[in-house]
Amino acid sequence: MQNRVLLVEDDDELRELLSQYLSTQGFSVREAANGRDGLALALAHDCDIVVLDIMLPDINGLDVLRELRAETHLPVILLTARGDETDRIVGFEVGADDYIPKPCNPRELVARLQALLRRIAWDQKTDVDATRTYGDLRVEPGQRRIYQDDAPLELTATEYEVLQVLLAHAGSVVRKTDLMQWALGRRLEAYDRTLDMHISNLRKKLGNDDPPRIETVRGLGYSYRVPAQ
Amino acid sequence: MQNRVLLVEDDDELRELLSQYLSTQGFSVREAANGRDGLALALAHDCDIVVLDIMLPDINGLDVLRELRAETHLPVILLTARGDETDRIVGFEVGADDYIPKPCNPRELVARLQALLRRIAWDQKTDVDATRTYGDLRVEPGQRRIYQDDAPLELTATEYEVLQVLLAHAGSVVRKTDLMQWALGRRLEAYDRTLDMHISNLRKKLGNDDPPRIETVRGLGYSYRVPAQ
DNA sequence: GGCTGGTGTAAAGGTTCGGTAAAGGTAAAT
DNA sequence: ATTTACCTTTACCGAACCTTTACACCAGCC
Repeated sequence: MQNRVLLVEDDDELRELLSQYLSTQGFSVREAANGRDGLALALAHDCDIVVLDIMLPDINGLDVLRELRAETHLPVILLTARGDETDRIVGFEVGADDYIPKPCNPRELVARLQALLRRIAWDQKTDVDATRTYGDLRVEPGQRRIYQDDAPLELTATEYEVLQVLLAHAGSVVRKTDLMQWALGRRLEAYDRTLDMHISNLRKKLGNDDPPRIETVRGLGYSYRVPAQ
Repeated sequence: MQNRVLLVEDDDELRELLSQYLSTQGFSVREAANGRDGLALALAHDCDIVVLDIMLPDINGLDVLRELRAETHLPVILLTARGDETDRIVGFEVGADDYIPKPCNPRELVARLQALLRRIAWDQKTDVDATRTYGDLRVEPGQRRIYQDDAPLELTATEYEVLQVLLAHAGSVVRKTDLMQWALGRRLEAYDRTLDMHISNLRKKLGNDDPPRIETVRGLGYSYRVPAQ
């Protein structure tokens, strides 16, 4: 089943060129030479994705996009003469999915079209987050919970992050500075004991085993001991 | 609550610069200076979106992406110094969602990040027309009504949307920002308590059980508790 | 031994976040 | 114009929880 592209471009020559190339790449192409026709076709649900030039004879491409977005989330790639970068920021703000400066390489256009269509296909399949298991611990990213022997651990947001990072690197040492950056999202400053406290609380909640699940590597960081299977 | 970006970039100066800018733009940033750490963090589902440099000291960025794609459909934006066109085609083929050549304008990076996250939010907004049942609740999309034990709940339009979205993701956490986008159709701004109010009203109408049907996941969002089977 | 620097942790402190009552605003219905 | 229903904003409060402080401990070193 081939995807249907709506090409809204007033330059006949360029439109022809792109249309032909897209056809050879397995797309079915609809064409419009002005904003009014393009908008009508897009709203008619007659295509899967829109390639929209900004400079059009009648309605500005950005206005076409605005009207389109009032109705639908149809994917749109903007096309424009190279230049103003605020122009492209505006394009994204109005609801464009991508933005290609002219003169555009047809191969790149196809690559971006496919990337966008692929993204939509992935999203609509509702990616189920992979649950990962480490001995008696099970991480459920969807629920943002970690289970120990099927009983959920009552972790705070930060504790979840810390344990999660340690588990992701299970068996190897995670340096304090990295753990801080990855789990807390900030730099480790001198005399900051925050991380130590979270580790302490985590150990308590995990049950203070001996040897401890979270090993201290003095002067370096921490490491989650992989339990023997 | 805010979106978490994983920034994989070996150039300390650039990474710092981007990290700071992204923070001011409301993202929470995780950093990795090499491919190995980046891959581990990405696989640990520790972020919502990845910004990945291609040139890395240990593993090539494209290989990181390949390994990542074997596991997940996490959105990835590639970053590279090379302007080579075939290079960027390969990037898309391997599974990148977007591609920004260096030197990159931070504002454009943010615009593209937001465009991609918005696309995902749109796509994942499950709008099923089928009747769905969750324990004693039954969603009738045709009537835009939800029944509790065959008695219709007296919900307002917005309350219906909110509960419908929570039910569609029953058992897993729906972030406030997504819930806002999916149910209210707009972005969650700072100090906006609208959503909290709708949740509060919904809990009242559902009967203030203990444990509550709509669980609060502090700092993140809400989750409809799956009825025990 | 005494010293030093890193770590464990209880307790106190302070901040952020979420619940909710009530007031305000808006748009449709009467 | 008035009422009604509803969405949103404001304001206050309490709880959750991150961070700091303080002190104890331990390891290694002289």
